[in-house]
Amino acid sequence: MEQTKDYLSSHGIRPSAQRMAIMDYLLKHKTHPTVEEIYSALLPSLPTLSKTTLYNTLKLFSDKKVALMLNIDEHTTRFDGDVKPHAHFQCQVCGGVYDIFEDELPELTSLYKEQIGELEISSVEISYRGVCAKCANKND
Amino acid sequence: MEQTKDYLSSHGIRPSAQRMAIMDYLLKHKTHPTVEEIYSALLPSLPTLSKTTLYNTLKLFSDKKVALMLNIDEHTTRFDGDVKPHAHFQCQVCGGVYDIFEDELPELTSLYKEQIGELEISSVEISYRGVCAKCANKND
DNA sequence: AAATATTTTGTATTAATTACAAAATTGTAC
DNA sequence: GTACAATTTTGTAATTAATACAAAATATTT
Repeated sequence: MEQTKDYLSSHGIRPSAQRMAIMDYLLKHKTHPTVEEIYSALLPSLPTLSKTTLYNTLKLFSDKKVALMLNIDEHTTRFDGDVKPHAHFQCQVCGGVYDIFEDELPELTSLYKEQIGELEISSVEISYRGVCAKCANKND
Repeated sequence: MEQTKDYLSSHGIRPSAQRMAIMDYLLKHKTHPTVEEIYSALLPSLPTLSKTTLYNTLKLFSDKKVALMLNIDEHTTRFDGDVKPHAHFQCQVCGGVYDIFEDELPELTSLYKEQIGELEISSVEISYRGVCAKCANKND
């Protein structure tokens, strides 16, 4: 938790109790949670937490590059405390979102260019969709 | 318009007047339009068109692979009648969405794999975000 | 033409997100 | 340490994209 404080500070984010709890949650739960999921999980320990704070904080984290906003789920935004370059996969049956790292996808890094033609690139989101192994094996 | 009819039929979509008009619009406007934009554009020629029909039809087109649902815009879903493999870029200043084709991105094709590990891939969406040349030059 | 299936439509609802201003907290100046 | 200022948090209300649903319209089959 102390390291979370430093992590936020070093990225220009003043470490309030709420912000530390939210960052901590993202760092410990790499499940690409929704706002609802984060809110429910934190409510027991932060009973006054408001959704507005959560939305504001996640936006701040995204701006300051300590979290990724994922648009892979068509119903809602998901968040990821892991900001290293990687791709995501969502199972269209169970809805689960999984990481795909470079060792499975060697071409990935080269896609994180700073410029393409005349366009200045600030971020890249790579989203795969399909059916996960667990769900595929259910119809056997 | 006759070719649009055949295009839909050959993809297992019964070509109603509404469906042809919507498909036609997507094929002629490669601007990655929102539901609102398609609706406003078609209303003069299809005055009874309902939003529900539009949503249903675009979902059908996506399922039948004659259109792409794009999640690049955090506010709303956008649609693309061009189903050839390509990536997209959204300018965070003006909101415009642009195509990025393979000649600018040689590694792209290899990302369209059918399988990664145990995951069956059915689609890939690659979204770049940043600032377009036009918007970047405004602050000069 | 009657019966059936499909498509379209309009209304009502849901649910994610944002706007906004008051309250609380934190930091700074004296 | 108290007063003042800035920041953060909170709750409520509003917005808006998207969906549910059943009736109406259209197309297809018998």
